[in-house]
Amino acid sequence: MAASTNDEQGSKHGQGTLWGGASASLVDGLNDAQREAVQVEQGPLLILAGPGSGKTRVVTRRIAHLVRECGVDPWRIVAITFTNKAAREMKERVEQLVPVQGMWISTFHAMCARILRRDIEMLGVWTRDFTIYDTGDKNQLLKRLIKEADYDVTRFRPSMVGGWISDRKNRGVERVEVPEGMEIELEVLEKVARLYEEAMQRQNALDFDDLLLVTLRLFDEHPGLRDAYAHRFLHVMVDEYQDTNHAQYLLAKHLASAHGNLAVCGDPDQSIYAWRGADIRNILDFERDWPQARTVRLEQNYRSTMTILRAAQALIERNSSRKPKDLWSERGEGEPIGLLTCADENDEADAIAERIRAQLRSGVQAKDVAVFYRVNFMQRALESALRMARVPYQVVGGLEFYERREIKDLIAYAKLVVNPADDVAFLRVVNVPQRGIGDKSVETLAKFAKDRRIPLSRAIRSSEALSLVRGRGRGGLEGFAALLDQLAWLKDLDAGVAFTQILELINREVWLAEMEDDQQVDREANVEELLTHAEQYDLAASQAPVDPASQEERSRGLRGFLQEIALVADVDQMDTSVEQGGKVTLMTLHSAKGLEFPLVFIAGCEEELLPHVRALLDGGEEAGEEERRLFDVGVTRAQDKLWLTHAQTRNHFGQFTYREASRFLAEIPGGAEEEEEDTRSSEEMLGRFEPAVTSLKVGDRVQHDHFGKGTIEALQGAGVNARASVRFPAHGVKHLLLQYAKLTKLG
DNA sequence: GGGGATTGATTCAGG
DNA sequence: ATCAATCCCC
Repeated sequence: MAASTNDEQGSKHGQGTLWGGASASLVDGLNDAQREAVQVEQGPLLILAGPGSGKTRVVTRRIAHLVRECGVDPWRIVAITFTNKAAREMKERVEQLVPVQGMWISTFHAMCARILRRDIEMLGVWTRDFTIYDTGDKNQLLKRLIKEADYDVTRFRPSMVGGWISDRKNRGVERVEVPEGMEIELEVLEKVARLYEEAMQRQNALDFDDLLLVTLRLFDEHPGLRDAYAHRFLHVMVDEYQDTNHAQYLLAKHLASAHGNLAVCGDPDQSIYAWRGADIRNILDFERDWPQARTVRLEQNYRSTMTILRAAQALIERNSSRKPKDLWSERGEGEPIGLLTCADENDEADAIAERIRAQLRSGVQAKDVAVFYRVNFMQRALESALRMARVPYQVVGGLEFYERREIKDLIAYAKLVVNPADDVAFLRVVNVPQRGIGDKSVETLAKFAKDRRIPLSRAIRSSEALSLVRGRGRGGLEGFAALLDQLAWLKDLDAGVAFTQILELINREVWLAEMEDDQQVDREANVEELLTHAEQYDLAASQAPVDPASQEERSRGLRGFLQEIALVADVDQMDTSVEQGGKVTLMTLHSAKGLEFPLVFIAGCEEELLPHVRALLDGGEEAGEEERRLFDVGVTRAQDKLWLTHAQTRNHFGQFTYREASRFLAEIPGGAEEEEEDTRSSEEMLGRFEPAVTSLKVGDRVQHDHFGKGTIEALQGAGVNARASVRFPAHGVKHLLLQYAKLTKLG
């Protein structure tokens, strides 16, 4: 397969030299629609951008055009992206076009965090030192609250309660029903939610949803401040608008309220976040909300071959309630879409690894290859197959750096330095390293703090509280209080220095030695990596420009560092280094949005996985369409060649299950080109195989352990691949691998 | 309070 | 299958 044959349109770095050319124009090489989107300066603008239509190119040139041709000061432009990575890329690309700094290009969450760091104290509830809680922190707190309220944590699971709370906040409605299947009374949820909000305020903490909602509250209660931002920013741009939720919709509206210069772009067919409150109506109703809106459609695809594009179109057209669009490409037919039917998840992973290895041998670069999957657990099998095949890879998502125990401990200490009211952080490290403070001592202290509604770090300084604690716990608590006093001094230091001091104060060697296990070396390395991260952050922060409007420097020091890492998403850590061809990328379909690769594999194209059974169960028809959009997003990431794979059996939850091919495979026009699964890999692994039972023929009656009696409708393949389609009266047609399905022939 | 055994949830996607 | 939380005894 040839490397990407895209012209400059499709290439991410294609226009880097533009600024240098004296006669170069920002609309050179653009098609009519793209040029219009770049040049419309005033008023609301809706850019409907199909996959691969050069959307990023249009947005970056539009910003450059505003600065260079319309004389807009860069700091009066705000552009909002979906991930931090997208923000970073956009910033780099704009700076290649116009070498200026000071534009606000970030995610909604990062933008809100920045506004709140400056102005949150106007609300009189939180201080600028507020902590941002991630989902794990939130669950820890909820668990404690649920227990304290005397509910059973096994029945009222923190993650479920947390999900409900988040849902209620995101949808912006007062009353949110208890989802079906959640056996909780509404009153309990509401009570825990109230306790949660109170605790968050006491602990000077905000969760991800709060970042948006508290900013809205700030704008509502202080219209003057809202207007200050609305006047400061002359141009507001929002990317991936189809995935904005209600709060984000309102924020964009506020920011554009003074002038209506709101440019949004997106593609309703790529809306894949309804489950977390994204409202597709935001984009569908844009023209109604802003009657003077101009609409530009980008329909020429510069990314994919016609074969891939046609498949994507045929798929997505099955969805009702969509704006029709007409995508086309000048790229040729290209290669057919490949289909692989595999015996099980390991076979699937091996087959993928083997094809990738063959491509790498013929000159394809690893960075040009990606493997997508619907659910994270599929990562494991793929990873081990790639490792065996010696294919370099990187995983986006999964257990990430900041999830590791030693890193979480250090972050908790840092959070305590900045915000001593953070009880979640306090509880994490109060006995790390061990100070002889057990559950009993903590419980006594927590009760004391709860009765007086004070943070644990205040309670620990009360001699009255300490006198209630018996035994060695008391000495331990005194020691921890003394440590907190020393930590408090680190608050305004650079992040790198602060972490070095923390390590010294907690006695790094003792602390690491306690986590005695086989990962000792990794932990050391992780600590070093965190220190390096922190130092790099300090360096970057010291060079950041002063904001012309507020005359304020960007957040820095330990506080700034904590904010930054609280907001990083998994995709942000993607290694984009290209030296030696880089690495193959593994990621979920959700993470794949906005990216493109010459060679793409989508694994696990099976019913109940893609579409996912849970999506269909809780979301019905609507969610079924979202699953199809998700699959479509995966398909349209591919530039040159697409492989779809599915397994006939899968070990799921330690349970052996038979799988059926995804309905989406049948929706591809002309079908994908089926490649008989190459059995070499399995034979190499398992040794020579004797052919499985082959005495069966079409029409035979057979008995199956699980499905009962059935009739064979078709037979195909041989050896380990021999499989039969069997119709069972109670289960319909099942496609069984004879190697696994112990079929008994009935007289 | 600590360590080993047991139990129970987890696995839909993420800022 | 795997991991975390919980239980139980020292």
